[in-house]
Amino acid sequence: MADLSLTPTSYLVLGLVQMLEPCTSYDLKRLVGVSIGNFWSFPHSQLYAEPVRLAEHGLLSEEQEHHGRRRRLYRLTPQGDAALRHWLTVPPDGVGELRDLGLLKLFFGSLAATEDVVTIAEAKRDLHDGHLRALEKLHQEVAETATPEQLATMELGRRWNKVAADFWADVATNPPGRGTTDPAT
Amino acid sequence: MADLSLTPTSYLVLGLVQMLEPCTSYDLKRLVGVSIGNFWSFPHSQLYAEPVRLAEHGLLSEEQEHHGRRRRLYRLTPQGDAALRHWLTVPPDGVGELRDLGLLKLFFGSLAATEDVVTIAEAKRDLHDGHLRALEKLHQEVAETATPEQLATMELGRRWNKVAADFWADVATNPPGRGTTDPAT
DNA sequence: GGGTACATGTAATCAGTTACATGATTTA
DNA sequence: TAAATCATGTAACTGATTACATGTACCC
Repeated sequence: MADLSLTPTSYLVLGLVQMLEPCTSYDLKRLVGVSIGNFWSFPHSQLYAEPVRLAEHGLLSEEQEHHGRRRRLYRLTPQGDAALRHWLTVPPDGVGELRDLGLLKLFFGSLAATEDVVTIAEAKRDLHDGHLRALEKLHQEVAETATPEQLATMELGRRWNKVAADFWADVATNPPGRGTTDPAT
Repeated sequence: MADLSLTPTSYLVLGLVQMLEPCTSYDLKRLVGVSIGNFWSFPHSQLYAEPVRLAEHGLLSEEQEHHGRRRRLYRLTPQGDAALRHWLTVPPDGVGELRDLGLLKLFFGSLAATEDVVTIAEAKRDLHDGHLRALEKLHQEVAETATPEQLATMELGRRWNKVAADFWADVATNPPGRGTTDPAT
């Protein structure tokens, strides 16, 4: 166990390799696209760079073609497997942040015109709605092949996008602080 | 308008300065702590570094003490104000990602022992519960002083933490794929 | 008057992104 | 065989984090 600091990305790669091994970076990319990418995305270049790092530290084994595309084939080493399994036993110590640009804009919304706030809210509502549908479609497609844990993560994604879509719909029809909350009084 | 690429952090700083001006980096830090920090956090060093960058490009004005702590006092320039207001009119083009470590671990949960999944779920449930309470307390404290838009962002934070807490509670009592879903059949 | 907590900043490092570049395969 | 698309990689840059370092005020 070398003293290499593993980032979340590292474990993500270790986990994906475990699911697919032996596999290439492109295999990882495809799997990310239909699974983790829905709640944790990053450019493909990292899926090429990170395995190299992990292999240098003995957590993955690397086998490179000598001809043609010279692509690299990865497998978990026993050390990599151990690191992954150990990581899975440690409870996380914080809650993930929303880091949502729309939310940031809403926070400063008192500076903006009402129509701009409404436009933003409508855009966000539609985006979350779209994601919601995409997730539901995906859920059906992989219901047979995915693990129950993977289906569970999709379920949280579903609930979150539902909550967000509803929230932004609220904001769009009833912008905060614009005095249209109760026309009666 | 110089051709400087502004990151979300840049706008965040511009917005905060707008709320507090004139202000020091430490003022920003305190405000972040009780507001945006709840859904978009970063180390204090950025709140010292970013205003310097913005001042170099003419979006903030900087006034440094010559004695004592030599601290810097920032204000929005007309350009900074314009940049902020323009940004607020552009709808965001994506949904923020969850990027939650717990969710990542759950995704790979089929590799872990049931008890580890349960431990993680319980930890997450408690963390989100704690956040939920903290947000509710904060909401009461600032209900009079915050803008309606700011209160709205807290409301989304509330709903999200509620959904997440419920989800993880589900997982804890009923780990996916462990066959305890319906004891009857 | 020494310790502890608050306040302010900078230097060094690095993960992650952007951009570039080219190889292979299909299709028209 | 040209064009488009899929696949594979690397180089360069930089925002963000980590770590360090010190100044000021308050408290016992």
